[in-house]
Amino acid sequence: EKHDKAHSDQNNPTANWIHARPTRKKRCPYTKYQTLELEKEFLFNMYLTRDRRYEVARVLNLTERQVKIWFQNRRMKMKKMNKDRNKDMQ
Amino acid sequence: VMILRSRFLDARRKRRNFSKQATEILNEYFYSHLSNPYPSEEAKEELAKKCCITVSQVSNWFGNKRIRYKKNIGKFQEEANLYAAKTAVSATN
DNA sequence: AGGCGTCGTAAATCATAGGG
DNA sequence: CCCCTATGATTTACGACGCC
Repeated sequence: EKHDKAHSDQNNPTANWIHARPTRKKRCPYTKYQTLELEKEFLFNMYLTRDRRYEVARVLNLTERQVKIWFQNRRMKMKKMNKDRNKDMQ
Repeated sequence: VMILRSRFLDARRKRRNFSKQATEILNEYFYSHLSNPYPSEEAKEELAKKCCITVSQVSNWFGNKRIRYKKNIGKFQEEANLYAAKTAVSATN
């Protein structure tokens, strides 16, 4: 997010807000089974213990990092859903 | 109760395209900030209000616009010129 | 230092709206 | 109707930064 430093070349339309993180893992959609199991685990508790994370990753054939990030994203999703709901209902 | 609950759970996929005026406002902002098309939270709130959409929808719109513009600048050239001309005209008024 | 937290985003993908 | 593409929303994966 802290892209474009001093830059300049402001009149150049081909702007430089183009980050292209060189070595990023391509997004890989999870299977229905993986998502369902992750959701069940999230229902059980929104925050993982280290042991739980290891176990979930092993069973679903994901890395611990993927599971950690999935939970982080899931918490953000929940927060957004709550916000939208409160805003919509008066 | 369940009806109300389900209304919010699946209402999202029932999207509607934004109004012509809303798209106009968003494009005006995008092309007049082309060197850094990242509206602040405050700017997003103002755009949301003017467009009658949520802040999340404004964020989605800019996310989609930035990536799609970047992926094919040529395709948006005509649109870019149109809004550049429009802001130039309003600047002279 | 190191690990996990949130926040904002990129990029890919999904689902459908809408126009020929 | 039936495609087909444009468009809005959602899903993975990080970088930046925070706190303990």
